[in-house]
Amino acid sequence: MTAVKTDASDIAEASLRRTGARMTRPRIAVLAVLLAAERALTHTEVESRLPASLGVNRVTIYRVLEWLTEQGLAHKIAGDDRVWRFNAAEHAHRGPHAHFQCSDCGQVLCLDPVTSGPAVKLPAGYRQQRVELTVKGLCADCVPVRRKAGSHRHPH
Amino acid sequence: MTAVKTDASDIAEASLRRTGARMTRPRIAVLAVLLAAERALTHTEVESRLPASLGVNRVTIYRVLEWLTEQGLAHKIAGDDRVWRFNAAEHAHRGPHAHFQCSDCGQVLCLDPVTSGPAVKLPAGYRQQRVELTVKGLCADCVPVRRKAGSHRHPH
DNA sequence: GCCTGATTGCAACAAGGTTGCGAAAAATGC
DNA sequence: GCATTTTTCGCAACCTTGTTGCAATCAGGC
Ligand SMILES: [Mn+2]
Ligand SMILES: [Mn+2]
Ligand SMILES: [Zn+2]
Ligand SMILES: [Zn+2]
Repeated sequence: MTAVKTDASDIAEASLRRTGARMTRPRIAVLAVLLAAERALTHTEVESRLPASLGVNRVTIYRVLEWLTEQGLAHKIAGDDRVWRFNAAEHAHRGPHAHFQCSDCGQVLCLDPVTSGPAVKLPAGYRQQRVELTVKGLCADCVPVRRKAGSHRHPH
Repeated sequence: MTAVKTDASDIAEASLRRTGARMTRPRIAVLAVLLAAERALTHTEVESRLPASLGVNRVTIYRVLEWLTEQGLAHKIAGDDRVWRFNAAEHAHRGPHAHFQCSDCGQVLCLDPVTSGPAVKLPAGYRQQRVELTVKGLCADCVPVRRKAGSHRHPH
């Protein structure tokens, strides 16, 4: 009797209800996709993970992602490939935290909250708001195999 | 008899000669623009600061900027407005250093070399290459004026 | 069930950047 | 200076990511 595939959908619905705003099919579905994801997703990735049966328009996905971000239910990350990536805010990633981006496949991951950013000095008159820390490197899939013939996939 | 406006051009030519590659008008001009700039410039900004008399094509500017970056004569910075900004590498900014981006006007500045990034832990199998540190905030032009009627320009 | 404003779908647009290819311009050797 | 070789440039067309205006639809309150 217990739902099994609605796992993420249920959490999504609950979170949405808490905002007091309208609960719509696209919102639930998009948030569920983000919640089920193990890493930050681009708009295109969200689109392709969305049940095709829903037929959600791509513009709607853009709008929902933006809206989720405003509501604090998601946060978006700018990689250096000029593509936004979105993450559900649930994952305990409320406060400021660092990000990792693979310089080969572009994949983005939230890292653990950073203890203390090194102080940087700004020119006079400038005001600091927050510090973003991004680690660039190779993800497990993109690190070249060492000696054993391995499972090096290239998810471009 | 001493040249006066060629300041940046001369340095540009010298740097280019050192690469051993071809010295072309667009390369000299674009690098001179970067050298004369007080901050990182977008492609469009470079284009508008280039002597119109040269009639350099915008595609060429893209290609030259990319090439300068490969040669180590410039470096490019990804802001969160999905626009590349370029800086001449001369400015003593050889090593790793932090960047500032104004969250209002988008302006990007190179900051001083950072002493020591806080160590972040990556998942198993991930390899770290470098750490990027970006300070977000308001530049002097975008900080709201306090009490004296001031010179608050908005260079959007 | 009906009303009303919030949301969605569609089509058209925009910015930033890339690609293919023939023409023009550097370097090089004479 | 001139021809030769190779790189670079200009142009037009294209692509990706994201935005906007507006009419049609839907969620929530009654
Ligand atoms: Mn994150
Ligand atoms: Mn810099
Ligand atoms: Zn990777
Ligand atoms: Zn500013």
